[in-house]
Amino acid sequence: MSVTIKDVARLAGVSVATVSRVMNSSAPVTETTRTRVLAIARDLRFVPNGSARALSRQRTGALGVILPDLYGEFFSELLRGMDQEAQRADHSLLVSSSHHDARGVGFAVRAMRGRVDGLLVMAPEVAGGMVAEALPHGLPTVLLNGVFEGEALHSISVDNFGGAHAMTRHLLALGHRRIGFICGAAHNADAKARERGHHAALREAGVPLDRSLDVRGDFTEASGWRGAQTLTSLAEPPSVIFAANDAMAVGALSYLREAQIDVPAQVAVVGFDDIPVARFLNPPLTTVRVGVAALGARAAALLLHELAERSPPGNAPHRDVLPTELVVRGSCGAPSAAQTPFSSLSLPSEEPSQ
Amino acid sequence: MSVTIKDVARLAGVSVATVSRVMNSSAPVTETTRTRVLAIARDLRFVPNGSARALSRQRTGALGVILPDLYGEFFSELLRGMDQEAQRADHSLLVSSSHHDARGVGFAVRAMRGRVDGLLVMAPEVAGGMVAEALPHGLPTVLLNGVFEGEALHSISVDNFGGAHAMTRHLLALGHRRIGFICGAAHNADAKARERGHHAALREAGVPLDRSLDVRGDFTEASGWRGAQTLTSLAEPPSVIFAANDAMAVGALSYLREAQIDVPAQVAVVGFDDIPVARFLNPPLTTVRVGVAALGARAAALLLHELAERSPPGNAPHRDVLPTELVVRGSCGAPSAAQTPFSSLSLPSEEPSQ
DNA sequence: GTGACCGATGTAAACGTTTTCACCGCTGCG
DNA sequence: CGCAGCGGTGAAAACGTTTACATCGGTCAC
Repeated sequence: MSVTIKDVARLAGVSVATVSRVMNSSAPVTETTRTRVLAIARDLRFVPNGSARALSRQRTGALGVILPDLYGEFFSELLRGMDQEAQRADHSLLVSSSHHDARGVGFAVRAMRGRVDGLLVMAPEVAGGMVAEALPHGLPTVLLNGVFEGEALHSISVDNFGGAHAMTRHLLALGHRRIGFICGAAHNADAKARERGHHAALREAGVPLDRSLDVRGDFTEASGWRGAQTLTSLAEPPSVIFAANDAMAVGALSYLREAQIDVPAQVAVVGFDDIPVARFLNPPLTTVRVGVAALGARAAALLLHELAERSPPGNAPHRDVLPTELVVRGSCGAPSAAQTPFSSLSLPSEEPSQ
Repeated sequence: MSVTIKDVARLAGVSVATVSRVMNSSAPVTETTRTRVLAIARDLRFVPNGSARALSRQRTGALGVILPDLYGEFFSELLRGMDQEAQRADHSLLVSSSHHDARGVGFAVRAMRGRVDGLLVMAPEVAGGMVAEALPHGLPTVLLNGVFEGEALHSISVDNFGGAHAMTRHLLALGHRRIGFICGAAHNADAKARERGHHAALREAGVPLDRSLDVRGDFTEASGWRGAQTLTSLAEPPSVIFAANDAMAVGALSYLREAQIDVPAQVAVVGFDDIPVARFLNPPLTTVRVGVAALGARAAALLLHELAERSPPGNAPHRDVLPTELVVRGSCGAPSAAQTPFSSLSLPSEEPSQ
């Protein structure tokens, strides 16, 4: 079918070993044979077969990525960070998404055995234990924003609690006392941590909890839209809406505009994640910077490092928690709110094209 | 190191062939040996090695995806569509991005040889010929939004010309005569086609071209921001800004809000792509629906079909052009503008989570 | 002058599957 | 009764690489 190393060897009058050495510069070869082999390889358009290569050396040059979903800027940023880091180590990404429950994740994990050198797993609705169980033995894995229970897996996550805590303190400092909160999905670990951070800050400030101010969402724009509708229809509506992620804040802003409720004058809105579009919203969204791309990059880097070292496999699992940062823009009504998307922050330096 | 089919065979007291048959149900096996093998495989947590499997059958079960970038909702939607379609055929996606020029694409293509069954290549800044040249012989490939010159590659693209043409006609019908246009990058094929469609509609309407109304962008929010700034500072500013993609429209909206220029009263804004966030913008963005996810899905489906058939390899290349659709929302100032993001359109039916 | 080492090459054994072929014992048909 | 066909199995040959080991001239040091 397609041209193999044997074809090249035959035409160049050398053994396959020599061709291999030329292609990988893995051992000295005379200059003359080197150029001859190279010329023939080029003529034949020979490209080594990845599967065979992976089988022979015990390395595939790919990282498996397992995600719950691909919808929205959050995941695209995450992937971007991972890809960037992987590429610098000459690896590529084998992506598989739409794995919410333990069964789905297990299936995806198995499908990747022997096709990747390591795994990056994001499964905020699945306990870490379930993931560890599905894992083929000895496959290096980094868990992103997972639920931990003393698992021996590397993991890296975001300081959801701290970020939400800081945001709520900020809102309290601005004088808000009734804060509407649009949560994420019930079983989502990120969502729960953000809710806890919010509640903790309220408690510490002595503000009584009002359960009617907490409405459930699912991290989609649509659920943010509905959440804002619910909250503003309350007999005693909140003076600010804190959406547990930016996508829901986008939805909330959309509803409020529609209902002709001025933001931030009548009700303020804040989000969480700082996805790229946040600073361009109208008004620019006050949010908690997570550095989604950085999160992905960090996870990939950690995995690649582990692969490079191949240190005592059972050594202490790395457990990183990335700090978050409050980003104050116009939507919360703070007087100091930055005026232009370019003022306080540099824009992404990449040069996107479509 | 890790457990192989031989281990299972040995412990089950059968040959590797039988184990293989059990795992793949590729041939009849006695029920008793079947259950025994299965039990042992489970105990040992045996998972067949993907590379070996791929080498043996000549099929990897993966689709290669080569993209210029990963920044923004456009690509996340594209990937989502591809992944959806691939998954239904039990395939996964090997993704590699940041390949703008011919050299980068060639490199990425080579890196995938033998690791994927086919290729989905999006390279709007690279001529189709360059891509075809880099391709290992016989690797089925679908080109997305490419530049064609009679290449024998399957390709699928969006009716950029028609979409832009329809949008400009819409704007003309609304009474606009001075239309500011923020283009995409100079060498980008999509960008050029959209610009041509816009100009053609102007010409047909007898509106003289004013080159000062065309400013160059690069499909990023930042360039849209700057474009709006340039256009509104003209001695004779336009009454509407047509951004060649939604990301730039987002940037433009952000600038206009900042400059306290009312949209659509003082200047209208329209975009292109209809990325998910468009309907949630403030005001909701009038744009051209491309169905980005559908584009990705269609491309993947085409590739998978080709793989399943394995028809006469050199048969006529498929060349699809996806229709576009004008989506009128509030940002263009049309009286009939839809009032809620939910009114005319169903929301994405997926259930994202983070 | 001889042994040691080195550069350049070839041979062949991995790597972990799938799959062809062959074989064995049946059953059923002519 | 002979033989075709079939269910069930194993041995071994692919699949296309990499790499350990062997070989063979040389050159250099002693």
